Amino acid sequence: MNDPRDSEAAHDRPSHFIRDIIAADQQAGKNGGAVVTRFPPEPNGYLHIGHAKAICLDFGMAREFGGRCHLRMDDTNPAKESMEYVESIKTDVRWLGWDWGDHFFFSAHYFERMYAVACDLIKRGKAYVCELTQEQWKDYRGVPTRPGKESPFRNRSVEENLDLFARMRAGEFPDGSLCLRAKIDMAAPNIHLRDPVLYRIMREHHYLTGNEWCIYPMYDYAHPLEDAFEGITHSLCTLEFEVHRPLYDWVVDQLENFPARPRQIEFARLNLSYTVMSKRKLLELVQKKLVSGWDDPRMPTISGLRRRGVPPEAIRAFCEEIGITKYESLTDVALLEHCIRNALNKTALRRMAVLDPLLVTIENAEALPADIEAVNNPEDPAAGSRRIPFGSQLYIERDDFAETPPPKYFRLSPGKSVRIRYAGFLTCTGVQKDDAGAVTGIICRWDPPTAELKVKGTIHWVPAHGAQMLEARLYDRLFTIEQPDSQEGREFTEFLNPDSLKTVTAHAEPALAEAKPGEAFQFERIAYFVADSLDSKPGRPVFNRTVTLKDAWAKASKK
RNA sequence: UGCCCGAUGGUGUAACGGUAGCACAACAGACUCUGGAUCUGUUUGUCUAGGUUCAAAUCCUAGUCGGGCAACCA
Repeated sequence: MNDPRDSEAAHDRPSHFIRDIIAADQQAGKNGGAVVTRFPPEPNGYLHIGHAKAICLDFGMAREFGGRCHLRMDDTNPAKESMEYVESIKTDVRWLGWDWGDHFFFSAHYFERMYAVACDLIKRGKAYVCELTQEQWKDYRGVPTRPGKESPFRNRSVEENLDLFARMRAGEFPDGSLCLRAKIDMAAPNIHLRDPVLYRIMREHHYLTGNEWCIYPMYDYAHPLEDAFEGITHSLCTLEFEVHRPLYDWVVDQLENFPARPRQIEFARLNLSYTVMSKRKLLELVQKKLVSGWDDPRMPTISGLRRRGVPPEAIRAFCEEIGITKYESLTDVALLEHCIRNALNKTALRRMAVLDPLLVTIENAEALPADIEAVNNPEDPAAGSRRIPFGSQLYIERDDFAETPPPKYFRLSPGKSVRIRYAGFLTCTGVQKDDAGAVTGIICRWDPPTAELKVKGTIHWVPAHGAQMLEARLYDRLFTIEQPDSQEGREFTEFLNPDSLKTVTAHAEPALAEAKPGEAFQFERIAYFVADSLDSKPGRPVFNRTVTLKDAWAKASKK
């Protein structure tokens, strides 16, 4: 009951077709009312926000229907997979707030059982060893508009098939020379049913099974078996597997006596504006060093978002918000940003920091308080308060002073007053300039909070003496256009945003020196920031900008 | 052009034969010691054409548009 995900699930929310299907199946008593799902990533890359959608769906449905969700490494292609990815996947799923309990599996641990099923298929005349080369197979397979023709090896005897398959496993044949095919229908309009490959010969070291195997099962064969072995009831996957479903069902139909009859249901993957989502492109960004790594705060990876300061509950809320459909859509990153602000607004401690300083000298320095009290989070009284040292010299944001203010400018300008957060008022009485005429500082009169001057604006500040210097990494969108990877004839890397990272040294209130890595703050009136988990050190804090605050003035002044 | 899937405001979605609703975005206003948050309001939508029905976003047919499928990848 104390789990945040319960309250997330509790609020009124429209359903979606997958929830409807599962509810109906459960009500009808299918599989004894059990609901077992799985999240089956291939450990060949880092998880990203698109995976988060699948993770929240898989684990969310299981949770909602009193079932369980398995985490399974779909590692049937050792050429691309590694333990580094396995570990990152576990870390990310856990960080997102999900728990697979004891149900952590590897496809590779089923290799022996899968092999036995294949032998059984052969014995029943449903699979055969084919010697056609890949080149020849292109011709035999046919094209979508034209049926294929049967392989000359299709009607070998069971004994010969069994012998050949055993020798494939024993390593008697070179890579790619033979394969095991299902015997289904070469005239099927669905290409996936035209005698699909079940096993290929591939001498690759597998990160789990080492060199034990030189034949590996194909996804279309392995996946339904894994689901069946584990008693999965609802096998949720993305739309591109829709045409594979008849084959999935064919494989499942070959089995007997399994705890559940798994059902594959497809939904649309997530597309986010101003980002790329394919593993290949993310890998390219990393390998070409266009970002600092998989966990670069500009990456849509879970590790990138985490380092950026995005809280997991924001990602879960986002995944709930976008819904589940079979329609390929493009979700606006603004929705993600909204979910992030929404989560952080409630939890992030407020602090003050000045990114672009302008020195303020207070002319009536006689009666200044030594420090002032500031609340830590106006949205959360329990967050308490802190004291900030005060003094006769302050820094304010250069933007917060205008020598000739534009219309409706509520901040400081000569002769005008403004409130300074928690600390009374400033009235500008003088402007200091260099020889070139640039403003180098301003002189102000200070009035205590009790003065109750009529002002429309409040600005933030930090004391000039005792300010904590910190590195602020100002992250922005990685790309300049909504769909960087869908531009005809153009590389997505052409649309990288040259301003996606700007690093500045900020003056901050002393309390920020003690920020713990990963701790989130709102720098008032600027943005949410997080202490970088890798580079931030005591006494030398480094902060990543997670997301800016909404800025009505910036919007209005653009017009 | 063979097969499969889909189409609701700018965006993402709901409505399961009976008043097209919600969120984001945008805009306007209120409030505010964050030009944040909060609150109120406004604009904008059922791909097209037929059919079934008292009644269609919803069911049927055709079309249009979009996506997917021809790795020994997943």
